[in-house]
Amino acid sequence: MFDFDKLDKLIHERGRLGIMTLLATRASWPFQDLKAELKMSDGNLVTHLRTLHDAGHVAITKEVQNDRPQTSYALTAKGRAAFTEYLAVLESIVKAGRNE
Amino acid sequence: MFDFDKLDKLIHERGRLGIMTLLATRASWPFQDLKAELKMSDGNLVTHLRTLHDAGHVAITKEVQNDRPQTSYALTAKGRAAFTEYLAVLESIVKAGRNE
DNA sequence: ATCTAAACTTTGTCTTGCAAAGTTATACTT
DNA sequence: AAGTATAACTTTGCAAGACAAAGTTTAGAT
Repeated sequence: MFDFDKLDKLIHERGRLGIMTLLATRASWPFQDLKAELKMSDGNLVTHLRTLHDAGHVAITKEVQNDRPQTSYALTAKGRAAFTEYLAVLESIVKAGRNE
Repeated sequence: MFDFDKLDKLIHERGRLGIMTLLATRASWPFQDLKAELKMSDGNLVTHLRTLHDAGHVAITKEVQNDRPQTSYALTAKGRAAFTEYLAVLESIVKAGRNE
């Protein structure tokens, strides 16, 4: 009936789902903005981002803005594709849950 | 922007999300049917069901069908409400993820 | 009494999230 | 150059939780 294995575990975890959702809404997110929005500790956030990066879902850009180092994160094409697929599963769950 | 804390951890975990989704589609599910559908081990399934039961989300009914003991599970009113709320969060994520 | 299947419990392992503290990197100030 | 400040990252350790496997209990059938 449902293939819950399709619920990509990498994306499904709450912290990373938050990251992926935010990244999907803008072309690029500075680390500090993600941190403020998600209220995660530095270490936790960096680790999740690295996990997503290692999976090829997130691109990392380092530059200097206003005389401060700034690292920004963005979805890769692969990341966007994976997220889109993940969202399709979510949608089918929402529909099923509402008996549609 | 998003309140990811609202993503009820109890429901969000893959195994239990599967259970809740199935329970939402029918009035009642026998243990064996859940097991077949979700392909979980007895122990794992029972544990998740007990967790949901302890949270007041799932009701348990024991009877005998065809000369075999049969335990059936159903959403409680509280469980349905919690799941509905959870689905609303999912839906907002889907929308955000698609830039709607 | 024994068999069988359903349902449940126990046990142990392994993963993973997470925070706290420490480290490195970069740029500014004195 | 030395010190300061902030960003970003790493390390460490712990705690929670998923999960499977094996063992236990229950209840009816033979």
